[in-house]
Amino acid sequence: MGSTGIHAPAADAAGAPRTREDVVLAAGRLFAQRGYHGTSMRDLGEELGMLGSSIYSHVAGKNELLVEVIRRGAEFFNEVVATASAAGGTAIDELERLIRGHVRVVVGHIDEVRTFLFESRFLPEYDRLKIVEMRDDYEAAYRSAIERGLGEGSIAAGVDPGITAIFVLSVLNALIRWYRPDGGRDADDIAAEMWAFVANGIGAEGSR
Amino acid sequence: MGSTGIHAPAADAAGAPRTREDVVLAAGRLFAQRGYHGTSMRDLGEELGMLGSSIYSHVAGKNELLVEVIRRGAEFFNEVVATASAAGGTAIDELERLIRGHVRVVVGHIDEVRTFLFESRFLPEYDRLKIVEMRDDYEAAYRSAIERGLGEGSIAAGVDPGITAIFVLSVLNALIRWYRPDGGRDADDIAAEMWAFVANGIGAEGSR
DNA sequence: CCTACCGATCGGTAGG
DNA sequence: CCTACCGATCGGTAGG
Repeated sequence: MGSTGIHAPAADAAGAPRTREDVVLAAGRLFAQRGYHGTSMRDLGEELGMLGSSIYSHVAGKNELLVEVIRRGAEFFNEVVATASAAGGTAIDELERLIRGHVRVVVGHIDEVRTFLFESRFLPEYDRLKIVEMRDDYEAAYRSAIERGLGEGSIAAGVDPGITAIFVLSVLNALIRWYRPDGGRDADDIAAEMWAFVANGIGAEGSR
Repeated sequence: MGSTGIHAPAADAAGAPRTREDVVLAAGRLFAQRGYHGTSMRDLGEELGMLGSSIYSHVAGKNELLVEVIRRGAEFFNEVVATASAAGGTAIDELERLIRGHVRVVVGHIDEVRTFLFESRFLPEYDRLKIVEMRDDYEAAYRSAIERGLGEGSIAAGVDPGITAIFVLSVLNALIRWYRPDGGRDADDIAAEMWAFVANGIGAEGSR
């Protein structure tokens, strides 16, 4: 078989050894599909073509993998907020950018997002609290964009920014429940449909 | 200690032995909090004040508990659809009733609903498929109410019933993520706030 | 990355 | 519902 002998390290079809990156990506896939507690290190090894015990040469433990996968998910969302806020424009423009960015993250990094949304409760306390904070900040970005729109008059008076931010994020987050990569809609199509619904929900000017 | 001797069965503070009902309710609590794979039969025994092995005198296995908890969650939602559809009235009335009923189920049976929404993927294949069907029917109830509203002219022309049903259910289902029993809002308050958002989203007549 | 393990815990059973 | 177990699997380690 292999030219390096019986004890050659397992490797992928191209012969390259696995990296920490491979391990984290595979962990994201399995955590998203089977859940953190439903995935064993041996399962993960099988996914990578190696033994479960071999994974420990890439990471310190199973927990570290959960932290790393979720940290990546959180980072994608943080980047969206940073970009959308820095771009300027009206509150309505900002909201549209936030939504489009969010949908792109879900569509482009579904495993990390699924793990982020479903498995964060199994994080060690310290990391779990950081994620809770991050979610609060994320929600606050939506709330403050809505408040700005209220000030501009581009969002209907009487809209409650707090609860409305929650509702908008509800629509966005539920995407992981129904999105299918083969569904024929791309990220920006989905974002446009969501925006049509949300714009009416907040009485955005010119929405109907 | 107990008057029935050293080998008296464990019982609650009132001295009553546990029933199958107690076991299923406790399982719902733990599955909702720690997840199905994060809950051991010994954990569940501790919650009930008995040994893990004693649970097998009430149920055949851990899996049966998952099926039973989720079956109950599904039943609550099915009852809402049956009641809301049978009550007559306009499509708008029906939608309002569906939403109010849904929120009441989440608020009143949060453990079963959480388990239903987060742990269904761990169900045995047969039961999992039944739940998928049930969800499709549930979504169809929203879709057909929206279609009826379109026909009545009480919902804005141009609204897509399929995607809109998904968005409305997104707002409803996300309630399990943010609802806190001590939050000062009761079920009907929450339902009214959701309806205000959704009614605008679908351009319900008189919504703004 | 593999071999060869470890102690702990898992779902579950027999018998009372 | 408890006692006393069972085989299987878990996360993880030492050493190469």
